[in-house]
Amino acid sequence: MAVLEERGFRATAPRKAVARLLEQKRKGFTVEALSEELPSIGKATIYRTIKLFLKEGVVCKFPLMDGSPLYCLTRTDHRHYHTVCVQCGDVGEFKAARIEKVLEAANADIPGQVVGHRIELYVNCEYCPIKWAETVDCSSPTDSGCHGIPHDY
Amino acid sequence: MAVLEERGFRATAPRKAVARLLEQKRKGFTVEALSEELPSIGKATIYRTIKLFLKEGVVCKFPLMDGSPLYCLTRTDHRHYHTVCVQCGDVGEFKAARIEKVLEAANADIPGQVVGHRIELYVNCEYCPIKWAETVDCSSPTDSGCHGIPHDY
DNA sequence: TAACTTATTGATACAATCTCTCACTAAATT
DNA sequence: AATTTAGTGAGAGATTGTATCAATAAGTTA
Repeated sequence: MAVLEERGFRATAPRKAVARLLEQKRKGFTVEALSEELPSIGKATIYRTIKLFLKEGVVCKFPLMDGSPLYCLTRTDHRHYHTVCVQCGDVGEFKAARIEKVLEAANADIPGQVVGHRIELYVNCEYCPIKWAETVDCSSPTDSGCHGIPHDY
Repeated sequence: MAVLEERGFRATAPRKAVARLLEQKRKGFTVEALSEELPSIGKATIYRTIKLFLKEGVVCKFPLMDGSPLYCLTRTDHRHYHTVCVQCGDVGEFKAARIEKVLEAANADIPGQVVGHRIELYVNCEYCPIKWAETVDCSSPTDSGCHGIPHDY
């Protein structure tokens, strides 16, 4: 919230309510879920607030395996990536200096200029029963960037 | 098409029409765009056909920077990743054995088991005027997995 | 080939997710 | 206190699909 005020946004009741709710969340959440937890706040406002929080770096957004968006509270100030449990939605952050090195190298090989990238790891977290046996080096060659995921969508 | 018949799917007129159209496409496309190019085919059928093609590995699906889905014809049999030009939609394939090695290593550090991952590179291709000056190692720390992209959504 | 069985289609309704509009209210400013 | 501007809420609308279901086309069998 303080971050927002510094940047000229108003600390209104809805924004405070959303911020308070987010601080309690360990797991990823959808905007819809927030809206259900804050029924007194208009849905449009929830969407607007999350969009603002995203722009200001308060929350992170990333796609689940099926492409649907999930949000989570930003915990690190530095650049990071996410692991998401495909069962419980638990989100973890990790750094990957090595990956970034590789990407920078790849930049040299790729015609044109790399202006952004996306990396997500989908996991079966340690507290969830194992349901997805596949690992990073498994198979499906076609759904680029989402390997090891059944094509069920 | 042959692939589909081998697997017990029928080579119907709509499917052939979609396949023929796809073969001409170098760039990524949306299902909506296909539907506009094939107005005589019902929209539901286009969606079903693309879904089938995705499942059978004929096309690849991946998210654009803003999360919206893009499809492209699969060109390689092997596992690959995509570069997408953020201006013209041109799609390239690349392999990333080194990245995968790093991810496998990361697997050891991450609690739980990695069951899938997603990697995309967003580029300003060599034929498009440069509009996105930022590169792989630029800044925004929060929209995980989509670094270097302005938060405009 | 006719009859039969099953897959596929198209139209349309529905769903999920998010944005737009606009009158209204709350917050900051003077 | 009056004024200006940001933010809100309700609901319509946009986008991107999926579900339903009667009609049709494709394979299969006799």
